[in-house]
This record gives sequence, C-alpha cells and structure tokens, in this order.
Amino acid sequence: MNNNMNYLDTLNPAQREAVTDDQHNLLVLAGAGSGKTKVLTHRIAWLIHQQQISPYAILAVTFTNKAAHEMKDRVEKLIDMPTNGMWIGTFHSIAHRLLRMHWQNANLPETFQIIDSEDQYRLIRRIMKNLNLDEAAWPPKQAQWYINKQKDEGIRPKSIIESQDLFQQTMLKIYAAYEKACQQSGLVDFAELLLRSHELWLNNPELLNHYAKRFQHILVDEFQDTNTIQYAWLRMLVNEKNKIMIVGDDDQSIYGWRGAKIENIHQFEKDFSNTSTVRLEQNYRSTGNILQAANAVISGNYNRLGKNLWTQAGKGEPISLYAAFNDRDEARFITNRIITWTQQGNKACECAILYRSNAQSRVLEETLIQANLPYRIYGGTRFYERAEIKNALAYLRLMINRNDDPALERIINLPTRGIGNTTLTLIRQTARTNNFSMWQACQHLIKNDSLTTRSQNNLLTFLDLINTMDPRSTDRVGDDTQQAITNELPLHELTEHVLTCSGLLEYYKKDKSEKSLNRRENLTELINATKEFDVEDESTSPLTSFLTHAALEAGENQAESHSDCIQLMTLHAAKGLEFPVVFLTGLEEGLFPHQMSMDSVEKLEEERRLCYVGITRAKQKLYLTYAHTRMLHGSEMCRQPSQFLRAIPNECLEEIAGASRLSSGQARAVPLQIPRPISYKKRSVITETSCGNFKVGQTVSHNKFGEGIILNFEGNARVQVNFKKFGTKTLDLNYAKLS
DNA sequence: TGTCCGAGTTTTTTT
DNA sequence: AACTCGGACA
Repeated sequence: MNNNMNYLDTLNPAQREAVTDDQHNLLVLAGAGSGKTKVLTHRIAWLIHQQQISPYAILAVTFTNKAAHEMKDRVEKLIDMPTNGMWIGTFHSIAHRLLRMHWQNANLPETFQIIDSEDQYRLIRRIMKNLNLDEAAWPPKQAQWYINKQKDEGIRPKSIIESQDLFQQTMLKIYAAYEKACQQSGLVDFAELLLRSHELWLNNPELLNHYAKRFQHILVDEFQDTNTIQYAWLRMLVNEKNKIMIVGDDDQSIYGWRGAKIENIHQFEKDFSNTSTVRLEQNYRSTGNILQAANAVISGNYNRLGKNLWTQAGKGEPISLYAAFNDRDEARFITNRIITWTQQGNKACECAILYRSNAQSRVLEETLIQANLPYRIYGGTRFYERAEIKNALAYLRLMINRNDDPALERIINLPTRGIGNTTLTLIRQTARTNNFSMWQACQHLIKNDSLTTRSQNNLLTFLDLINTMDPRSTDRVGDDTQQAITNELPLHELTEHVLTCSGLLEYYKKDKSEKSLNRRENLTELINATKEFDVEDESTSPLTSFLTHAALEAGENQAESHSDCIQLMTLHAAKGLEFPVVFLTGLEEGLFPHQMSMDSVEKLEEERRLCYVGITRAKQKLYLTYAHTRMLHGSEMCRQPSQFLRAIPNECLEEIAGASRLSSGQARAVPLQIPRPISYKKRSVITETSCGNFKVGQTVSHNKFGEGIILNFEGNARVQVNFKKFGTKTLDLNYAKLS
C-alpha cells in the first residue's frame, strides 16, 4: 500500500516507461518472459495509486480465464484491496456482462443463455436436417466453421450478398436459419457474445458514450490474439479522452484458426492516435540456450515486427533431444527423467509435459500412472463439458427458459420416458411449421390431441416434471413470462432437487459399470460446485450466474489441487505459463507441425510460433522428444522428425542416446520387438530419414533375415535395420533386397 | 419404443 | 481407439 515507489524500482527502464506513460496510447511489444503481466498489473496499480484513477474507471481485458484470474490476483496484491467490481476479465465475459446489463438494447430476452461449441454443433446439425441437407455432402463442422468465421468478421446473414456459388448459398441458408433459431430460443454462442456487444454500442451511441467516458484507461493483454470484431469493439471505445495500452507479441500469435488477426497489432499505430511503442526484449525467464533455440526457430517466419530477446543469464544446460522408438518409449523416457529430477530433491510440479494435441496425453498418462507419479492435466474434456454434466445443466436451463430447444432435445428422453423418435419428429415438425419452440409445440400437440394416448401421457409426464421441478411454479403449465427465477431455493438444493426428480441420478445408478460410477461422482461434484459457487454478479439470479460460469469457464477437468503434480497440457494451454523443466513432445512432421497446417505458409508459420511458445515456457531445462513410430488413429504410424528441430543450432543441443533405457527397467512392458539400443552419433536421423522408397521406422522384409525395422540410413546407400530374429545389421541398399 | 450390434468415420489448437 | 449412426430385433 505504501510501497508505491518501491514497486516501480523493480522495473527495468523499458518496463517503467510502459507503466508510467500518461501521454500516449501505448503499444507494448513484449517478448516471451519479458515481464508482460508485470507491466500490466503494475500499470493498474500505478494508475490507482499515483494517478488517483478510480478502479472503476479501468477496463482490463485478457484472452483466457487463466490470464484474467492471474491478473486479478496480482493486482489485488499490489493495490492491497479486492478487485471486486473492477472490470477485469476476458473479452467474452465482459461482453456477456454488457449483454446482461443491457439485454433490452441488445434485443435479447432477459433469460438468454450461452451455448458452447458442442451445443452449437448439435443445433446446426438439427437445422441442417430440417433443411434436408445431406450430412455427407455438407459436413456440419464446416457449416459451424463458416458461421463462426462470419461472426468473427462481424458479418450477419443479411449483409451477405447472394452468390451463384452453391457452397456460399448453402452456407448462407444454414447461417440464416441458425441465427433465427438462436434468436427464437434466446441462445447466444461465443462469437455472438462479441458480435452482439459490438452491435450494442453501434446501435446505442448513448451507451457507448457512457462507457467511453467511464473507462479512462483500457488495457489489453495478448493483443496479437484479437479478432476483427474485438478490434472494432476496442476502437469504438477509445476516443480522444481516454487511453489504451495494448500488450502483445506477434511471435506468440497462435489463434489464427479462431479468427485472430496478427495484423491488428500492426494496424494499431495507424488506427489509434498519438501512439507510442515500447519494446520489452530482456527475458527474465529462460537460459541462453533455450532463448537461442527459440530465436532460431522463430526466425524462420517472415513479416515479423522484429525483436530480439536477450538474457543476462548464462547459457545454462544444453537442450536435450531424445529420439524415441515409439510413443511409449517417449513417455517412459520422460517419466524416468522426472523421477531423476524429483530424486534430486526437486518438485514434480516444476515439470510440464507439453503436446500439440490432446490425444497425445493418453500414453503419457498411462505411463505416469504405472510409475505412480501424480499428474494434473489441463484441457481435454473439461468438467462442464462432460455429457452427464451437460445433461444436468440442460434441466437447469429449462428451468429458466422453456424455449431452450437444444436443452430440451438433450433430455426429453433422458432418462428414457417413452418419448421416442416418432413423437420427437412430430414435435420438431410442429415447432417448425408454427414457428414454435419445441416446448410450445409439445403443448400444442397435447391440446389438439394429436398423439396416441400412450405418447400423450408420456409427454405430459415430461412437461409436468419440468414444471413441478421449477421452484417458481405452482401449477403454471408453460407460460412464457420470462421473469427471473426467484431465489427461494439455494442453488445447490435446487440442483440436488433437479437431479433427483429428473431421475438422472437414478439413471446413472442403474448401470454398475466403472464409467457410470464415474458419472455419478461427477454429478455429486456438480452439487458441490453449486455449493461453493459464489455469485460474483448480484444483478442476475444465482442460477443464471452459475450457468454462465459453466459455459464461459468450462472448468478444469480435475478438481483444483495445489499438490505437487506433474503438469500436462497442450501447447495452446501453456501460453502465459512457465516451468523450470519442460518436455516438448511429439516433434514429428504431421503432428507438430500438424498435418492440417502443412498446406499453407500462413498455417505453418502459426505452428512455428506455437513451437516458439513451447520452447520459451522453459526456465532451466528443455527436453525435445519425438518418436519413430506412434499409435495414431488406432494404428501404428511411422514418423519423421519435425522440421522445427532442424532449425535449432547444434551448439545448444545435446542428443541423448535413443532407446538405451528401453532394455533397462521395464523390459516386460514392451517385449521382444524392441530393437537393441540405438545410438545415434551425430544428428544423422534428422538429416536423413529416408532413402529411395524406404523410411526410418518402416517395417521391411529381407529374404535371409526376415522382418525388421529400419533404424537409420548411413550415407546414401547403406541402411541400418533391426531384425526381429537377427538384431541390427547394416546393409547396402544396392545389394540387399529389401521389401 | 427401446436396445443392441456392427459398420463406418474420424481426429488441432479454445472462448 | 472412440465415436456416431442406422438397422434389426425384442
């Protein structure tokens, strides 16, 4: 509190310049580990303490929930008071807040709900079925992608010009139908949150004016990840009176696939007046070797704003490269290294294992479990994305809004209550022809006696069930007064009540399988979550608040634990974090860089940036690993080392003899097929992985030695093969007949 | 209507 | 390997 001056002393000159500039709109180019968050948090503290700016006049926007939480925590410590009521949050949560407050101006029902991408996908599929579009010809994923893309660019169906192109026509048709369905059901997807709040300001200048006046200082983190609509939103908010500071690193832009535009960072100086640029280039995180490797990798990209990270730290340990025999071997290598690390008195939580795609975590997990090492995995299917949780949430959603069709679809026959396909189809049809929600369609069908007695009874039971579960209701059958739910019943009691009455709990109890048990535990966990949930936003009902939390934060997939765990996550999830020891795994062509990103320079450059992000997570020690063969999509695939490895200078690398530890320790796990220890002298594997039609890792057959696996090429005609029965032989391709 | 089975398909990254 | 979908059958 009274260390106002002290905290400025901890900044270097560039950082201090960024923190204390009160004249300009600021662009802070902050390299990895250069104290980006420090600058942001210190600036907030400086504004409040030194400039007497009210905390309520500050808007701080981040990209991920993790970053938002961290910023809140650190600001709280610096200014020594709670940040409640301060506008610090992700773009999405802030957009949501605006929409809740001004739902009328945004043309939304008060009870509008957020749908996640899975809900969105289901809804799109439903709509496409209604439009009689063949799923094989028109993948729903593609339509989903198209819709989000348009929204990210701020484009509504009505502003799309009719085209001759069948693809465009079809997509437009789906988009328009989807938009209508969302509006009718009061549903808002992620992209819609941003687009709507942009339009909110566009259509209500007095509102915009209010916020532009209120927010004297706007701070934006990870600016390189903003998309068109977010950029436009910020531009509207900033005028001659208030100031914006953006912090970003064009080399860490890894969300292009989600509509992020690196160009925004270039555009800033042109679109905003009176700007000044500060570069943070001193890295406080990593060793010289790690930084050198990172710089080398990223230098393969064109069109960079350019900066050069440097450090006062020494070179440190060399980076270790390990060529594994297969994915299991890779996992085992990592496990062994971590065991060594902890045996030296270090903590397991100081180690992070990073991978390109979530699917890679499985083998790693299995190996860690075998070795009895505790781990924590970020990402993957998160808590609120689990099927059983979403089923439960669907009931809760119906409590608030009966017209939530996706929610109704989800649980109308779960647990099964005799409402089968025939009835369901009829409901959908009725809804469509009359412009009803499905709930309304159900009522309509019953009123008109359009069903068989059996179906009618079953349907009635369902409607009654929902109505009686609703704590607001006495006997109302489906009225549409969308008043906010009353707070009579505490959230957790309501949840428990719903889980029991709906029969959902019972449904998962019937099945005695391991999976069902797990689902039941998750449901119990959901009740706990509602118990512990504190409502941040008093203006809405606890239930609405909780559902928002579930949609926007999605939760971790394992309970928060501060225990000493190895950290597993994707490279994307690792952004913004740092660890003493980092294992960067699966450095193979097609995996990292990913196959999907290898067809264009832009995408490949994004992969390279992702690699840069991965490398710069490491503080002390970096391991790079790849495997010669790997289980992919259910079958063993041969792999080639990633091109990114080639970019790393030899001088900061040390190659660890591959597979030598295969034979020791866990011999039983992988039996006879294991080749004898492979020792690579130089980095021959990387430069030569194929020769003629043969590739490293390929299974070949020799008329005398039988079957074997190609380990290596020497020169341009000699091949090293590990035969199942005869061990490793070096053969001359010109003589030996391999097939 | 509900359930079971087999065939076929599919896989990046996240708010 | 994991999921979805459609069809056959109870």
